[in-house]
Amino acid sequence: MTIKEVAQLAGVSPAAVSRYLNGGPLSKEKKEKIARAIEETGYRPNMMAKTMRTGKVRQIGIIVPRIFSESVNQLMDGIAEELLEKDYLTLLGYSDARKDRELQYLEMMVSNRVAGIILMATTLSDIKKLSLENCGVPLVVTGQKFDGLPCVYHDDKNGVKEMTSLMIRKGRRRIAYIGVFEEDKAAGMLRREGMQEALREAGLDADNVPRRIADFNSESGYEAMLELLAEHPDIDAVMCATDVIAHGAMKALKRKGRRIPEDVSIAGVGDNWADLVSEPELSTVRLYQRRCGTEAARMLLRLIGEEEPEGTSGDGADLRVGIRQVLSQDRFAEHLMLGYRIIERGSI
Amino acid sequence: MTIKEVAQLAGVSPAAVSRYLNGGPLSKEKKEKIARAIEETGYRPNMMAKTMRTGKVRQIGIIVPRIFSESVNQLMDGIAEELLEKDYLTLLGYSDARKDRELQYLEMMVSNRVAGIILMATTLSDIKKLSLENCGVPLVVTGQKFDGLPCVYHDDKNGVKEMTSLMIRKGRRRIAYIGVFEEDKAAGMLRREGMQEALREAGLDADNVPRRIADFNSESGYEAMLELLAEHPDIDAVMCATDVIAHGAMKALKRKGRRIPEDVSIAGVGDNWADLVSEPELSTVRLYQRRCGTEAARMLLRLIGEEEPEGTSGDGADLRVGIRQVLSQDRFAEHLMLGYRIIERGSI
DNA sequence: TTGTGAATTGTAATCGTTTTCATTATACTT
DNA sequence: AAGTATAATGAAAACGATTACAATTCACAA
Repeated sequence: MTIKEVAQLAGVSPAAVSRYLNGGPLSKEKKEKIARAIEETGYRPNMMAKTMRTGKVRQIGIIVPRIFSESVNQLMDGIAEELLEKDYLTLLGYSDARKDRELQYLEMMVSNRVAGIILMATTLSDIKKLSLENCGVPLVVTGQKFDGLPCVYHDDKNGVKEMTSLMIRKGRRRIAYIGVFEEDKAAGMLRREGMQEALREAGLDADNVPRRIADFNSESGYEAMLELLAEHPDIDAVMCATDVIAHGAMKALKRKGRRIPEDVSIAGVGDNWADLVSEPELSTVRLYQRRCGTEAARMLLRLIGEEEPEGTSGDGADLRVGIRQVLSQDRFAEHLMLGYRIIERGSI
Repeated sequence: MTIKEVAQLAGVSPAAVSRYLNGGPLSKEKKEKIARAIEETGYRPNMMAKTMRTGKVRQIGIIVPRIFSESVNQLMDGIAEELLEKDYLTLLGYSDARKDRELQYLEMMVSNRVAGIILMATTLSDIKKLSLENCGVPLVVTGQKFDGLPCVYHDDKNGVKEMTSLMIRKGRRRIAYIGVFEEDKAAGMLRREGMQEALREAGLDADNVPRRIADFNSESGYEAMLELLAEHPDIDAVMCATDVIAHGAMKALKRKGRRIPEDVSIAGVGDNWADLVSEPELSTVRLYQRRCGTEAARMLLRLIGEEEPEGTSGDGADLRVGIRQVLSQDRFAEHLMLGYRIIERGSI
């Protein structure tokens, strides 16, 4: 069904039908005839053709490292909410944390002429920088700080640092760490550094911390914990880079007869819903993933040129830290770092 | 950057550039000149224009009731995997289980001329049937059985029935049920019916089961359980429509001093990863959401006309039941019902 | 009756590609 | 050397919409 066929059926010109659809001047009788023809044929305008002619797109792209993850979900949820009533459709890419796929999706989306892209970055290869800066479509990075590009991210380092300090204040000294691969700067490197910084400030040895690298799932945390216990049976606290890992580790601790928190304290990052399921409940560094999504979406909308309705910014009160700075590298790139909150529960 | 500009820069015709991109006959020297021009300008072909001209789309739409849900995630993961190497991009819609939004997204996707749509249905309003059958784009429904449309779904009823029977065999008699809203036929009505059928077959009263309706989150399960306990303190088993609800209920049971499984048995549906986090571990009716996704994707691809590589069907061995029937209503509509597996853990 | 202005309407160009078809250049046969 | 087959090339039409512009209609005033 094309506009031409509808026009023919209604006995008018294609232009008239277009005017009917977009609110141009039109006589009553034609309006009725066209309405009838559309009704009859079930015609729906071809968005691609429209976009092509007008240059206006109502589609944005989202690229995430994985789908099966609570934090990713929260982010997507936040983005979706913000883009919802704006009638934007989202093109989803699923990079599996592989940079080739990240790039592949970026290119496909650029080819599809999306209005903008939100990239939940893990590894931030510099390839990206090269191929993105000049591709023309606005891009917002989330989860990682990236100079020269607008981004929304978390205060990963201080969050973990403060949680570790808390455990130290509670008397823990032989602290272990289960992290993730360091190519993921935010979740890998910065969280590890936060942990080490806390140790250093407390005068503990930060360089020889018993630690392991795990994947983003709980089995992996379980394995890592078993290994750590085998090597260092006297561990009295474990800081984990994510809650999911922490739950696996907790399971391993219990299996090896450790009481939590009497023998060993444990904490994670993220504030997963399952934190309330375990016994004891898992202490965690709460991050604002959902907020991260809405903020990234707003930022992108602003970049695209969609005006933002001046209003209250929603759940802003929940933030501990919240700096917003505008860097000027080659062009303005807004940076927003969200805060965190230490959630102390039974596990420490 | 358009093909015309590239052509001009390379000193050839647009047709030549097109041939370069799509592998038509071309002399070496032109190839080189064009390659250089593309390199220099960073030109990327406009997919929309291409689609417009050729009529071939490599985009499919997915509509899910919510993003923040493990089962939805698994499904999307399955779909993504299947569509991955086929170079399909996915347009994501997020209905929030509201049928107006479901419809809105359907229309937007049809307008965007996607090659096909996978709809994870909850409420299956008949509106859908009307507006979908004639819209021309192939549609696969997942999660719900829908006569006349191709769909992939689970054996919700028998799964819950078998789990309930198991609890009865273990000596439980005063069984309660926490379900979800019945407009969701699969998760609401069918699971409830399965529970009742088990009771009936065991000669128990199936009509006056203590029960509550909860939302798809754990707080809601917690509240429901408290209410049930207040009314029926002697409950000795709880069947829950989802694992997340079950975890909330379990928390409430513990808070009220019930030992699990000595005093009360509890089970859910879905096989959530957090089932291993709780103590005791949660028994569950495992569903094959991921498989559901891959099967739906394959089905859609088949409908679209993308040929399927004849090969092993992957994780098929995991299935208990697996019927595949071809209904012929107005057109062929393949139906695939996936099985389930009873996972018995500490909670019963 | 005729001229004027406003309101409607249609024609045709355009967006960025692909592809048909006719044309030109090249190589090969005899 | 001339004719023919084959390969390489470009001009122009199409895909389905929007929109600038010109054309038409109509009411109304002079």
